[in-house]
Amino acid sequence: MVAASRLDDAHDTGGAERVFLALRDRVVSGELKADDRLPPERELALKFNVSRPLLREALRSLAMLGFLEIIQGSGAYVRQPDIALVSDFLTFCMAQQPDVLDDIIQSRIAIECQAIRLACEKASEADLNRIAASLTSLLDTLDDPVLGGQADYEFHSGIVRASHSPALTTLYRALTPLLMQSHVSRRRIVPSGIRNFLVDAHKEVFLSIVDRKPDEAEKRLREHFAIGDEYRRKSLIAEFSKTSPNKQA
Amino acid sequence: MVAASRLDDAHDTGGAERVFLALRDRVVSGELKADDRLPPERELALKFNVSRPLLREALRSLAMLGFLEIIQGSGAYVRQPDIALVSDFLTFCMAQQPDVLDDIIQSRIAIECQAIRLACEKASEADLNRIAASLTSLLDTLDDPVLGGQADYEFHSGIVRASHSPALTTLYRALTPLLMQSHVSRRRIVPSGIRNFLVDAHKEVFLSIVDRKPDEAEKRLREHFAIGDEYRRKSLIAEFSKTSPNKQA
DNA sequence: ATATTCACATTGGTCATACCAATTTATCCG
DNA sequence: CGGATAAATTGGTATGACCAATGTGAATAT
Repeated sequence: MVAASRLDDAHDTGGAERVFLALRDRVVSGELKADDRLPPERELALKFNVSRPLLREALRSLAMLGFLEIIQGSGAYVRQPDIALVSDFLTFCMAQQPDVLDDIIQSRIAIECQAIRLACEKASEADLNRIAASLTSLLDTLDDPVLGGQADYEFHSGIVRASHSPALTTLYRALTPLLMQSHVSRRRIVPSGIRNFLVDAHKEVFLSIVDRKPDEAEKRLREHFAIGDEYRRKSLIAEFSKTSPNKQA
Repeated sequence: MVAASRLDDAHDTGGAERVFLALRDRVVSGELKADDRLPPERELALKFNVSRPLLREALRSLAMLGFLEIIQGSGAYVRQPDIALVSDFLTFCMAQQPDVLDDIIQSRIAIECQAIRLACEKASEADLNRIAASLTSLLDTLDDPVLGGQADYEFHSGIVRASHSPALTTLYRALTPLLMQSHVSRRRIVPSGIRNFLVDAHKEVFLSIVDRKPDEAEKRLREHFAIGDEYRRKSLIAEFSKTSPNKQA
């Protein structure tokens, strides 16, 4: 699984890596299920013909990847890695490239636009109720940037959830931390002029889902994103021309 | 970064984990850049006040995550983790859920449909040439399932690349292995009747990009996917009714 | 008989040391 | 000056010991 490209080959890797791969494969193959307890270190070391320090290097590595939880005095237990790990890693990989933070929104648009189409087909009554609820709390928290942002997130993630696509949902969850990070820099109080406009946009998007009209839903969602983008530009320009009226001009 | 949720806290974690976090943070903060060489293990162990085995647990863990490459006799070198790791991990996380393989295509559609819109805005001449080239080789390799599949992949990844969106590109690369895996089961010789139809679909998609028409491009791309999906269903049904004519009926 | 407590066994956590293997570096010889 | 060889450097592995947290069961008190 991990580092498969480098490690999967029959390359006679070192002892620790051999153990690491063996145990990892037992996990991915399902031979070792969640909450299973591994044999004691000393025993495992014998079984793999390695010393205990070496075995521990392997165990610790698996633990760092989230495959294991090691509890002193008790044992090593198989765990299912959390998506958060993928998130963190993705965050790091993307952070290596410049200007990704402004670009990450594209991934969000991509996922949500596909999700909303599926949602039009598959959304259950419960899904719709959930989205409607977030719409209500969106209305109630217009003045609170924190709660408002949360309501906004719940609305959008509700759409993704309503797609009933595990892949899209997983991806979205993996991206959420990055999105949050990119939002921090630009979240501010919504001007009263824009407010109702924003709420209406959400409402329209929601109604399109209720009406089961994929094309319309995606179109409205795209407009919603575009407007947000435009608003962001304007406020940026406004701020710029305020702080430096005629610099370099 | 990794396992941040569990580890970031000031929790007095064990020695190995302490070293792991310290070194990891030096990497993510940029203090340790790629290709930097770490001090010898014995030296580091002293600096962190841990024994060498413990230090090695930390180093090995970092190596497994791709942050380090350890070369016997030479030293430990800082490396930038490859997206492939994210891929592998994502693969595992998704594999835990049932029926993801059939669902992963939704992520692909999501990314490509957004990418093609951006491509309509941003595609350079070089991008278009590259896509055109893959279109040509697609035409030349219609009879070869392997080469044909490769040409197909190059066409689609060419679109993503033409979006000039690092986020979408990174995500697409992360998903590629999973997509490959899900394709294996359904890739087969394209029937001669469908062939020209398939090529024409690619051509139309391409031309929409050349014409810089996002809506049209996305629409055609969606149709392309839908047709592929329909074809897949039909061949599945055909095969089923062949192998078990009237079972359970 | 049950609940509490305490001692012992189990198991992970850490350390120190020694030696092997691969690489790198310095040295020596041609 | 350059290549070959030896020495130093550095990671790879093993052994054994001891500490700390946990789990278990027996002894005890209620």
